[in-house]
Amino acid sequence: MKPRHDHRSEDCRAISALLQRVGDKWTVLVVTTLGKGPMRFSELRYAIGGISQKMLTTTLRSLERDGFATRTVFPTIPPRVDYELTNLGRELLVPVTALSEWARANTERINKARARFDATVK
Amino acid sequence: MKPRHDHRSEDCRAISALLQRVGDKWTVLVVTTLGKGPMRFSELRYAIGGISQKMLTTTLRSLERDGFATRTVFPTIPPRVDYELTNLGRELLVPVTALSEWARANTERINKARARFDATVK
DNA sequence: CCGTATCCGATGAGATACTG
DNA sequence: CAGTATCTCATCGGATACGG
Repeated sequence: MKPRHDHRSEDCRAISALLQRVGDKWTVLVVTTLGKGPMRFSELRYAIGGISQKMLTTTLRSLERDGFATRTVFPTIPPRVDYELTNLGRELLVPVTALSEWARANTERINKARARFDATVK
Repeated sequence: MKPRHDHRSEDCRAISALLQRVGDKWTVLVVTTLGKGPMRFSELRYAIGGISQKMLTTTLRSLERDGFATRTVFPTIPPRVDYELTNLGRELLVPVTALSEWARANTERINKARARFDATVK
């Protein structure tokens, strides 16, 4: 039987899941950086700056798992690994970019609201 | 003087921050629910379903702090507290809805990619 | 160069119990 | 009814060290 808080809630949860997925600390940064073109591990690390090796590896694995990026190993010495967005990854970039634009346009308003709130509430 | 479309990682970090902000477990669910109209605490809790009292309070405080929602107390007995989206909150809903649509349209592709990855990598 | 393993502190989130 | 206070457990993310 259908619970009374029905239909929409299901969809919202799926959306929440995606937002949590792309809302972790590094995913957006990595995806937008890869959006400029294929890049190898060390280039990515340098381009992003401040990300640990562990988190870059973890983030890239997740992207690969979800079909947002591909991983190509060149068995040379020293080894070289290239990462590239898939079509799905590039499509993801579209709504994410929309949100980005919103963020850029509105961070100031949010910061002001926070300052106001923090000032009045102790 | 904002001639170019600048993809500095500073901007990306601000975007990451917003995504983490709205990417927590309950924010999107609460905001989209409030998008249907003002609602009191207990209505929200029931409408969402599965959220603990603590997390609903916490989430609503954050929304209030960031200027996405307002909180109105009616000093009756028993007390009644209404929550409502601000203009900023309703504006946020626009890009979030875009991402929602993308999520709905593509969860299947993501799930398939995951299944493939998990099958080959184990 | 790229990736893994381990340890550790910080944060997230649920359960429960209590107050005005 | 709405909110606070603890307690507890899981997960996140950084630092460091090691391996192919």
